[in-house]
Amino acid sequence: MLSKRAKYAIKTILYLHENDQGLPISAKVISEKERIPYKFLENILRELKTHQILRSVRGAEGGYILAKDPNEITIAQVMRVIDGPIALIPCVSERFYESCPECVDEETCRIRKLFGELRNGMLPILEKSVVELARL
Amino acid sequence: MLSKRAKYAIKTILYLHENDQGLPISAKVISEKERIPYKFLENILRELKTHQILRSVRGAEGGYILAKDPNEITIAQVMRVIDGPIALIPCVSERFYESCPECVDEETCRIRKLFGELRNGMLPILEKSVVELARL
DNA sequence: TAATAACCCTATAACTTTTATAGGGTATTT
DNA sequence: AAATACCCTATAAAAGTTATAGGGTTATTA
Repeated sequence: MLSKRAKYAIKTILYLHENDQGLPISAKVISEKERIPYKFLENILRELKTHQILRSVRGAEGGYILAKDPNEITIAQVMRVIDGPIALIPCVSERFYESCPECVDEETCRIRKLFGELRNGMLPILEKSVVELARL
Repeated sequence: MLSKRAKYAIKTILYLHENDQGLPISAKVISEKERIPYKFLENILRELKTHQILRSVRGAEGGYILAKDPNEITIAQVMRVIDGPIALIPCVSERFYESCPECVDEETCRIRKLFGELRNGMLPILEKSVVELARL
């Protein structure tokens, strides 16, 4: 399941993209418009900033803005930052690889093969950019 | 993420299929061979039985056996029984549908569209039968 | 330059889900 | 009748999710 954090994160970048006028948008506005608890949102925003998906502008009239071309920001990136691996088991994850404690031979594990296929099927769908998401 | 319950369940049906000699296999044997905590496994077995994926034979020399043609048992079925929906958000689930509490208009929700596509991409991969899984 | 708006950070609490474990009961075979 | 194995409920330990609290820092603008 997608966590609420991740859902809020996706809503946030989509909102920032669709309301982009070159000016930052405050956490308060995002919180109200997208109905995300303010303090919870702050936490998510910081994480997106740390990973260079957003950048922030401090002071009055400050806020958040996409850190790069929205064509370069994908849903998969956002999900990885917030929830971790796209893959449903860690032994087939590219960026969050972990071996299964009980696994005897990873190369011949059929479950691994199946969920590897699954990951490979999921990825292209989730690699849509914010721009593409906005057009769905 | 796939739960351990679901992983154990998949391992169980794969084990039962590959060691099928027309005789039931005891929970104890499955537990030892697949290294699944016995009491935890019992719980999973009961759930698979309730949903007609396995049937059980009581008494000495009893145990569990696949309830139907292994070509008819899919990984998606097992996952649904144990973990619930395949979809990553409930509003695009076929069998476990739930609306999102905060959603204003489901028809125009882009997140819903994206995760609908994702579900549709995942399903054919997870609809492999136990027989197909064994051959991977 | 003071007030204000907005970001920044750590800790922790409430809640839910996952992962078991305990302890006994019931049915069937040998 | 004893042994084997399934059946069932309750509960606990651990982990993860979803926030909330409370204060600190930075920058703008009146």
